[in-house]
Amino acid sequence: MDTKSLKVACSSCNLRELCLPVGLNNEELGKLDSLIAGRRRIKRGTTLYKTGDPFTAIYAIRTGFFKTEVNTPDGREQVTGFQMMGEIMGLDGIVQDHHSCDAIALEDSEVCIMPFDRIEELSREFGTLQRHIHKIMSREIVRDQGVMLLLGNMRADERLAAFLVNLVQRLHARGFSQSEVVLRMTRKEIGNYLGMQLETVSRTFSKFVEDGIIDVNQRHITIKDIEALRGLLNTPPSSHCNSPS
Amino acid sequence: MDTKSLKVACSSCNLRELCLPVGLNNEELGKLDSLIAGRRRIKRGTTLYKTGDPFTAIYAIRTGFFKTEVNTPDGREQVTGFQMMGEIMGLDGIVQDHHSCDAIALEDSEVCIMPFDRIEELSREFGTLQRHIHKIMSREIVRDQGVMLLLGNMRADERLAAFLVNLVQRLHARGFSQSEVVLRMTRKEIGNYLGMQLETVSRTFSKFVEDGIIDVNQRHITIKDIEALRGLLNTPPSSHCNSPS
DNA sequence: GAGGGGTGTTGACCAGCATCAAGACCAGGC
DNA sequence: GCCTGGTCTTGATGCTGGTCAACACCCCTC
Repeated sequence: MDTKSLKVACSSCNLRELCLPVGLNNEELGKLDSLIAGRRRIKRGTTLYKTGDPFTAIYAIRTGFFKTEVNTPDGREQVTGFQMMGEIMGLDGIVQDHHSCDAIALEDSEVCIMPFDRIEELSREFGTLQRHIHKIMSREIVRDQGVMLLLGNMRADERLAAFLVNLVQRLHARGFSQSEVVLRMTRKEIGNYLGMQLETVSRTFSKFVEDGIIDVNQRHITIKDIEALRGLLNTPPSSHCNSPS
Repeated sequence: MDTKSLKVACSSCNLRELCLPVGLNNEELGKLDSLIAGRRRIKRGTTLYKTGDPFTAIYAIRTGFFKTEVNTPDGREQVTGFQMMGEIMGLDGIVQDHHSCDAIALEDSEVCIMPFDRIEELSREFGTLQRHIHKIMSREIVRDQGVMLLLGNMRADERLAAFLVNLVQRLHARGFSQSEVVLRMTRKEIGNYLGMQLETVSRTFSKFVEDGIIDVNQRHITIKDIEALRGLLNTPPSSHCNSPS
């Protein structure tokens, strides 16, 4: 195994500020490089890990796009999130030493493998890394709270608006356009994530087009009025006795 | 401040196996005691922390019962969980150094205050504690996945059944009855958590009573047929072409 | 015991979304 | 070119659960 020889170095990775702590000196950076056990390519449609797989490492996405989903014995599935480059996957596996969801590539992807033993070891050495890992896990918890709010409280159009705004914001933080998105997932996957049927996703997209908020060309979405999308989120569900703020 | 003098010692706490790592020697146990900065009593209806409060510590529930909820600018709220003794609250605050939800006592309660700086410090010293903290955070992530599944995929009766089964199971793990539950929360709070209206909660309870699955007396619930409840969860939503497993 | 507020139950009605169905569109293989 | 399978759109219809409303119940205070 000489995956390491492929110049797997966080210190020279342009995604570093996304997945690793900032403000390290050179010595620390060097040690950090030893945190990556290698990389792995995942072809579109295949899994990085599956429910029940032994947990050994967490993964940072270098390139590509994933979905995570949980499955029930009776065959239901729920997409719990979509992950893009710089984001971390696999934290679900820590508690039971086995993964509790599937991570599936939505396009050909590459991840950095970070063995969790090694992370804990280095965390004991570097408070910065320790705090960073805690923040990553806490961020996931807060993200999940947001999804619960979405699923528990919002109507179909609000959910889809929230989804689009979130997606565009994360892409923009990675240097992509604020107004152009190419969806990596199907309507069915969006619907599953948002707790609605694919037909409702499609209809809601069409409604947004009618309202001049977006343009849709297959999976290519153009955001024409981001404020209108945001407005859908900040408006109370009932429009009577409203207070325009 | 001499809250510590009140014999705040994990080593002699009968909840220890719930909130702290097992298998420590005496020296480690002694150090662990120093992790608790004191206790705090929370009266029913008041908050342990609120959205925006600076994050300084996480909390282990000694006695009592809490709900956590997120709020939106437009006045919506979503209950994200109910917490009982031995469970940990506050992990949401790590990522932004401020809490991102409210923790509200549903009955007079008492928590152990565990300053997070101190936890990180001791975690660097004890791998056991470090791993334990990671597991607690991971458990929360996995729990949230389950709630997403519930909110995104299940019908009203399935949600309520899942809620009851989960509640009874956690209470049983703490030495309470498997069949008797006294709900600490209102129908409205249950409904908010499960993404349904309080009327629907009430109606679904009534349906369960009709079906002989439970008895309801105000907030006192008697589980008469736990298997029927579990059965509601393992049955696919559509009953045609089903495969009884 | 009367009164009042919070909570819970039940009924009637209806809306939002699921479901079913048909067809359009696109990509890939031969 | 044609065919096939997957994806997406749109329409028709119906059901689950939301909404509104009335009332019962409980606990508390006075």
